[in-house]
Amino acid sequence: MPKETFFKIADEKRERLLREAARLFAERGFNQTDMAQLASRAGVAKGSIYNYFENKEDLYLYVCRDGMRRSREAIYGRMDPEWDVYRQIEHIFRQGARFIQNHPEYLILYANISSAGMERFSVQMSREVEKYTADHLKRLIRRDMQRGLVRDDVDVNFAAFMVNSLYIIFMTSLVSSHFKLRLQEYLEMDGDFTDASLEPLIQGTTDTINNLLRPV
Amino acid sequence: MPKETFFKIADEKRERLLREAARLFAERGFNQTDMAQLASRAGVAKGSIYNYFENKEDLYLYVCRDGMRRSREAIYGRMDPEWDVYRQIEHIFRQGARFIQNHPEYLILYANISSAGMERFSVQMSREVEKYTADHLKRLIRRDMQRGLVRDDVDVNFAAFMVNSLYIIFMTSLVSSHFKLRLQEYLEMDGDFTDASLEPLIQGTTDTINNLLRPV
DNA sequence: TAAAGATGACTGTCCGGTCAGTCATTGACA
DNA sequence: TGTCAATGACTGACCGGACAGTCATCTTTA
Repeated sequence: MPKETFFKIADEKRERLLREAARLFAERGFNQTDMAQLASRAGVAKGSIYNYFENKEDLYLYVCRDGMRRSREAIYGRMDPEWDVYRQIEHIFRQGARFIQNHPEYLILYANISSAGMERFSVQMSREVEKYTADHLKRLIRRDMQRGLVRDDVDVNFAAFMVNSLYIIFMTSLVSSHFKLRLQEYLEMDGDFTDASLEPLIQGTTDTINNLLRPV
Repeated sequence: MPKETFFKIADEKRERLLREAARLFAERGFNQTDMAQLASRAGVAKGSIYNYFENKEDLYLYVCRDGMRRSREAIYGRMDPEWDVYRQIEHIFRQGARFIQNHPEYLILYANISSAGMERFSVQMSREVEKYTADHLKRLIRRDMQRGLVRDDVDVNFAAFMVNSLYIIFMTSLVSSHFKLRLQEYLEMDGDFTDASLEPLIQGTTDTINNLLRPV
């Protein structure tokens, strides 16, 4: 999607541009991000960006896809497919939280796919973002249901949908001020998230999932 | 929040402005909404809007609050507080879906509170939007746990958080193209939602909640 | 030195907010 | 009942700032 030139420049310059673009797009959203400001933060001239990408929209799409790829690698990377569904879910929650605390910009980019005026992007990205997780989760629940680790009176698709929905809301609560306030309202906590305050949250959520899905 | 004048003009004109503002803000988001276009759709002069509201931001805040109020009335209105938690949840899902199918703009406004660059709005609105539901749901689960209708080995706060999270994702799936695609991915359906295709979705989701929370 | 990359001043467009003036309604008074 | 002044809602041309994308020119590289 970028022009050839983008892959010929110094790695460091390319990384810096991608990093600053992800941060700015996340902070301000697509429309409010100023290409001149991005150029200045990334330490390149505005014109150069247009040597790398056709236009702002192409840059945005590439930055998003790149962010999804990095997130997926960080979160699913070191997971053993033989672990049971509960251990894998806990791993995903924990690795996800850890990664997004360091790179909130990637989750904000994901969240912004569904905001107003972004429909043209969601058509291009939604399926490729969700397909992997959906398939993985459904396969896992089905497998462990056969192994007697998951109640067999729940619908696999609904269960996968529920678990992933909780994951999305949990992750979003780490980065969006609205969902952060909402989480605090429900769980009666305040202040910001630290590594210490995050752990019981992960435990609580995954324990609840475990408790509800495991046969009694 | 509006100026006095706004309440002196003809009811019909006021309603039309609020309706068109909600629709446009929902469709385009705050920043991309053009006041001139809004004025023309609402059948008033641009200058008039500035006789009613201090500025675009005030208008936006009022339109959002008004929308939340209308939604809450439509959804919680005809609910009997004596119903058990499962019946109330089902009622909320069904009334919510019905209302939002007719007025998707209100849910989109809600969803946009958490998109990039809207932090200044979420500080003002998040708590007042979430507080009511959170309190209601927690009280309800606690009450029915005492009555033996809810498993007593789940954490009330986490359970309320889960149920409301599912509700938010469910409702968002009715209006956001990203979440609509995601829902279809998980539940293996396609095409748009009709009243007929919505009903099994409501049943399936609320049944799953019922099944998981009810003592075995 | 030719080709590729870098640059930032410039252009055209868009849009929030203003304001000087218009017009319809109301009510006081003869 | 007719006149006139006061009120305040209504209007849209206009202003100023912001910003995406361009391009003529300069610099680096091979």
